[in-house]
Amino acid sequence: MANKLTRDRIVDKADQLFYEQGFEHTSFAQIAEALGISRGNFYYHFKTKDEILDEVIGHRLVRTNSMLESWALEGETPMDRIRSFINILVMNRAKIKRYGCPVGTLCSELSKLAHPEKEHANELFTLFRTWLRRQFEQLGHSDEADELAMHLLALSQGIATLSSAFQDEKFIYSEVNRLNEWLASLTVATNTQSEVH
Amino acid sequence: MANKLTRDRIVDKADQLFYEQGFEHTSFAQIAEALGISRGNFYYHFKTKDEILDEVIGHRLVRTNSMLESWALEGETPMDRIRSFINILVMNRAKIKRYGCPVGTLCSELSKLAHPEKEHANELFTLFRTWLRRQFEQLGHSDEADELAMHLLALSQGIATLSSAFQDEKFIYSEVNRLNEWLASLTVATNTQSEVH
DNA sequence: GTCTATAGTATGATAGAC
DNA sequence: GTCTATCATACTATAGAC
Repeated sequence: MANKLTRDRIVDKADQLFYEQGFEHTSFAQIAEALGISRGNFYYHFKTKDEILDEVIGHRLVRTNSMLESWALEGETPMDRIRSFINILVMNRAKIKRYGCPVGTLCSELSKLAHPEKEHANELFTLFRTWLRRQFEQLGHSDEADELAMHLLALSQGIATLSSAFQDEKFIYSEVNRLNEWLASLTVATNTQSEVH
Repeated sequence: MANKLTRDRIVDKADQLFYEQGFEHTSFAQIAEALGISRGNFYYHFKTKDEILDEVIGHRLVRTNSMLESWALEGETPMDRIRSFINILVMNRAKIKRYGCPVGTLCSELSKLAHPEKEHANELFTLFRTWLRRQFEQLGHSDEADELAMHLLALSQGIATLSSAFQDEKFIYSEVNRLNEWLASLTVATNTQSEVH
C-alpha cells in the first residue's frame, strides 16, 4: 500500500513538473527533492524516465476522458457541452498564462525531441478532437464536424500560447467571448437552414 | 574575415538546430559536428550557450523585420499585406508540419525554462503583433486593431501546433481558406458601415 | 521499499599548444 | 583562430546494504 502510494506520488509530481518545467528539463533529483525521497528509490518503481512519462500521459488520458464524460452528462445540449470545453480556458487561465496548454506544450516538446512517447501524447489531442467532433455532429453540422472541431482546438491552442507569451489573462477572456459568439452564429445558421427546408 | 565567417556559420546552424530540436536539447557537440569544427572553438566566438541564443534571436528579429518591410512594400492594400502574413503558413507548411512555428515553440520552451532570453524571444511575437495591428488600423478597424491582430496571431499559432501534432498539411490549407474568408468578411463589414454613414 | 554509494555518460566551459 | 586535452558538473541508471 505504501508502495502504491509512493508510485502515485511520483507520477503526480512528475505530471506537475513536466507541465511547469518541461519533460527534459525536469530531473529525478527535482522530483525526489519535492517528494522527500531518494533518487535511487525511483528505480524500484520505474525502470526509466520514459516509463514515468508513459504513465504520466496515461494518467492524463484517463483524467481527460472522465472530464469529457462528465461534461457529456452535465451539458444538456451539444452547445452546452462545447461551452464546457471553451470554458476550461477561463477556468485554467492562471496556469495557462504561466505554463501554456499542458497538451500543446507537451506534444510540441516531444515532437522536437523525436521522443517515442510523442504519439502517446498526441492521443490527448485526439481525445478532444473526437469528442468535439461528436458535439458538432449532434449540433447538426455533420458535414464539417471534424473541421469545426479542429478549428476550435486550434484557436484554443493559439490562445494558450499567446496568453502565455504576453502574460495576458484578459486576452483569454476576449477570445472566449469571440468563440462563444462564433458558436452562437453556428446554430443560427443551422436554424436558418432548417427554416428553409 | 574567416573569423566572421565561422561565427556566422555557428549562429546559422544553431538557429536551424534550435528550431528543429529545441534550444536545450541542442548541444555544442551537435553544432560542432554539423559544421566540422571543434567544441573548443566555440568559446573563441561565444562565452556561453546563452550568448549564442541571444544572437540567434537577434538574427531572427532582423530577418523578421525585413520580411515585414518587404511585405509592406509589395502589398498595395492592407488586405494584401495581411494575406502575405497568412500565406507564410502555406509557404512554410512542410517545416511547420515537422517542427511547428519557430516563434511559438521557442517562446514556449524558454518560458518553461524560465530562461533570461525569454523576453527577447517574445519580441518576435510583438513584431508581428505591432505590424498586423497597423494593417488592421489601415483597414479601418482602428478600434479593434490590436484585438484582430492578436486573434490572427493566435489562430496561426494553433494551426501550426495542430498541423504538427497531427502531421497534417491539408489542415493548414483549410484553415488558411477559413482565414481568408474571415478577412474578406471584415472588409465587407466596413463597407456596409461606410454605406450606412 | 527505501536508502547510500557509485558507475557511466553527456554537457557546458576552460587552459594551453600550435 | 582553431585545435586537443581536460575540468567540473549534472544527469540517468545500477548495485547492494538495510
